[in-house]
Amino acid sequence: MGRPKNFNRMQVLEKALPLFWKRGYADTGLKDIEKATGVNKSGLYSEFKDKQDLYLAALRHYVTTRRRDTLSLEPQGWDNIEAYLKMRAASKDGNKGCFAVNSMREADLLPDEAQAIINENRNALKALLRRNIEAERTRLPAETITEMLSTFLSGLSIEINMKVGKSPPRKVEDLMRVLRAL
Amino acid sequence: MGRPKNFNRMQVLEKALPLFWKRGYADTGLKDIEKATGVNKSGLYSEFKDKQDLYLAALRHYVTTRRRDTLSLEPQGWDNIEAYLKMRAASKDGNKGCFAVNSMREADLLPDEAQAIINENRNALKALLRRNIEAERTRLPAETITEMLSTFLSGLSIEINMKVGKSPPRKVEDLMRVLRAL
DNA sequence: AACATATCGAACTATTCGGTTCATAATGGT
DNA sequence: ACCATTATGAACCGAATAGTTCGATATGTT
Repeated sequence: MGRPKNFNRMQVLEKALPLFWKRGYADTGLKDIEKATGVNKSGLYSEFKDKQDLYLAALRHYVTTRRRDTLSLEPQGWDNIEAYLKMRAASKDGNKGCFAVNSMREADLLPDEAQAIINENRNALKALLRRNIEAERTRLPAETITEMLSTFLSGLSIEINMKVGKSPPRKVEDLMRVLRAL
Repeated sequence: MGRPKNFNRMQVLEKALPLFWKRGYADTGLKDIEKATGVNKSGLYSEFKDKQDLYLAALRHYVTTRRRDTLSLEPQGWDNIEAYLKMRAASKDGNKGCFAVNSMREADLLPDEAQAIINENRNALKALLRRNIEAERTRLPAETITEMLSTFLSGLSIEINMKVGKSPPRKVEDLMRVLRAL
């Protein structure tokens, strides 16, 4: 029944993702994607409509595969949040920060669908954070704290791109002191 | 004594800045800069070494011209910070967020000098913020709060690029409630 | 063996890119 | 009038861009 394909969509996305992650949409060329994925341009075009389609697919793949297990652990509370933040602050692989946050920078040269994906993802994260916050005794409304924390996280993700400045883990420690004081 | 030049460096930077601000380094072409500044490519290259040099000059110009008067008003305190944040949250002109924060995204494809500029600027801002925080009675160290606030600001700047989500002014209000509770 | 599918590289188009050079015109002061 | 300085636009370069097509080849199933 014909020759079987030896790459699947997910493998390609998995390898193309770090490129877009590190260099953004505008500065990532098809040549780079070819090299990184090992798939010929012809093959890429057989799977994706064009570069934008590929980027969107990578973004979609990113938001659907990121694990946030730590935020679902019981008991809910600050410790979960701290663990999650520290995990985020330590760029495990070469990828720094959050791909979705990085994408915000290029939001207005990307299709609206990109913004929709980013927001959906952000809201899901906020919901998880909020549950953990609500489990704690706080003087301020969980909504307020969640909103602050979410924006802080965006800041953390973007600042990770810098070489200097206070280290992300230290920033997280500072933030946790703030949170526990609320 | 020869024909006088009818553009000066600062005017050019003033007009090129919004381009880099909105679309970033990689996605801004010399063609765009020509059109925006009204200065011929030849003229640009007589004033700047290359595109990167122009970008650096724009970044330098940005950080040296941004006014932060509100943070220096007496008496120092939360009100100053709130006024400053609200000013930042309301993108007065077409420019959204902070150019320096946007630049972080492209940090590793820019010369190290760019990072140096951004950091210097960031430290200056932190110092101003900190003075206002120290003027208040807080339970947490001013250093801790400053660090948190600074990262929050980065987040705010990057999230402004999004169309949806909670409006920046609302986010600022949430943050101020947090700050005043510290 | 016959057939169906997939892979790959190459070729191709048309455009744009950053960057350089130069000749010409414009505009001032002396 | 002469000269110095600047502005301008066009030509040009080599390289790279996104995107498309096609044919040769490989690899499976039946």
